[in-house]
Amino acid sequence: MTKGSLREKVLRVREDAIVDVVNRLLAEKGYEQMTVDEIAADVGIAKASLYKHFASKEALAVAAMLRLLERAVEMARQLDARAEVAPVGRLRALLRWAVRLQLAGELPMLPLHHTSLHSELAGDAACVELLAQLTDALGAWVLQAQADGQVDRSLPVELVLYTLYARAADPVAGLLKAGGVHEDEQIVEWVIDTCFGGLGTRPS
Amino acid sequence: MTKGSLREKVLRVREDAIVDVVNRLLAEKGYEQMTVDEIAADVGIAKASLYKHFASKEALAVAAMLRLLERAVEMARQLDARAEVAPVGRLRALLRWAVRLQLAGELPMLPLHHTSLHSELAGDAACVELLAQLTDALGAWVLQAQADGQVDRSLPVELVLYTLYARAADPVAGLLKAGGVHEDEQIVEWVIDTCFGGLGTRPS
DNA sequence: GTCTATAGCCAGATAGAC
DNA sequence: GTCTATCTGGCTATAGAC
Repeated sequence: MTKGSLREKVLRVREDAIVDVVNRLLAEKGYEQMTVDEIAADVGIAKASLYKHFASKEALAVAAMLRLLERAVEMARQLDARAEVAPVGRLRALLRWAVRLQLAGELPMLPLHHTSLHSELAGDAACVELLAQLTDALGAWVLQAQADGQVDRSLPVELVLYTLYARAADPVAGLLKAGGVHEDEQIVEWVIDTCFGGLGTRPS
Repeated sequence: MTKGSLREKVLRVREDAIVDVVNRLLAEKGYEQMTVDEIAADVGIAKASLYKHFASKEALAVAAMLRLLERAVEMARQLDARAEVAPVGRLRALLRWAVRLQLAGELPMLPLHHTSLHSELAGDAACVELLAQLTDALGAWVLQAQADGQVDRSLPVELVLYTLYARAADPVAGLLKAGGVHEDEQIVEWVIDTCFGGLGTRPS
């Protein structure tokens, strides 16, 4: 980043603030219910100014997902450096990070079947690259965990990965939080434990 | 139903056809992506005619959920009559029914955080009543399964129920089906087994 | 790059004839 | 109750002055 002129730094900060708002709104109400007017109002700028930074509402959503992926890959990198943590422990740690994010209202969520949005994401090279990195890292952990006997060997790796991604956005966490009875950390541990251990009784 | 005149029967059949289409579209593309124009076109009637049967798009969605609940309660009733099936087996059977429905493209899905839709559902007495019945039946099974040592006693009943509802709509099933590699029945069993047994290795 | 004002479009809902 | 034609509101996106 040798182009760190003041002007560009201010731009980055502004765009970061925008993505912050998009991130929060995507977590709160989802893509369709989020309006560009609301984003602009929350950021505190005019709607037209938003479009000077991002070409479309879809581009805004992509930016939010991109930042999420960057952070997830960074988390995975840090966990890879900790040799004392077993592969299954790394999987649990990454899921824990994501569920905490969700409960904090900071996990952006997109509709799974929105075709034009899906194309936009698939067309973004950075997104595709980061997702590939994340999948590679997690896939390796799953294989090791299966070799260790910590994850069921009969399950295909893709099933395990899909399940982990799905549990990161598990509605169960939000429903329990909405109940207001339990502590956030208790909810997080339940989601993780039932993901890896299931609902059934296991030998303690 | 003493009012079974021919005229009313025709009406019921027509409305059933409408709900069929709504059901399929809700399963395919979700509430927001489903348009009233598309519903009318698929049913083969004019949009204005739809509004003679249902007051709004939200009312259409409620009708679809109502029918789903009716069928779920009926399934629960049938399972309750089968004394030879253990409580945990009943829970698994009901989940199996729902996941099969999802893979067949017949499980209507609504956005969890859509406030006006949520009010509409909560305001429908029949919906509330059926959901209460279903929750009572499933709650009793969970308690029995916990007493049997088949479901973890440390988990609150609400967590188990939320998890079961969430797994019925688990995106993992659809993602695996989209992969095209595995048979539907294999996917169903994986979803159920990982729901109750988790991803981890268990003593076979 | 920021704003105000507005274009353009789409989807939910309705009017009114038959 | 069904239709065609239309209204209406809200939302994405843009024009154009500063």
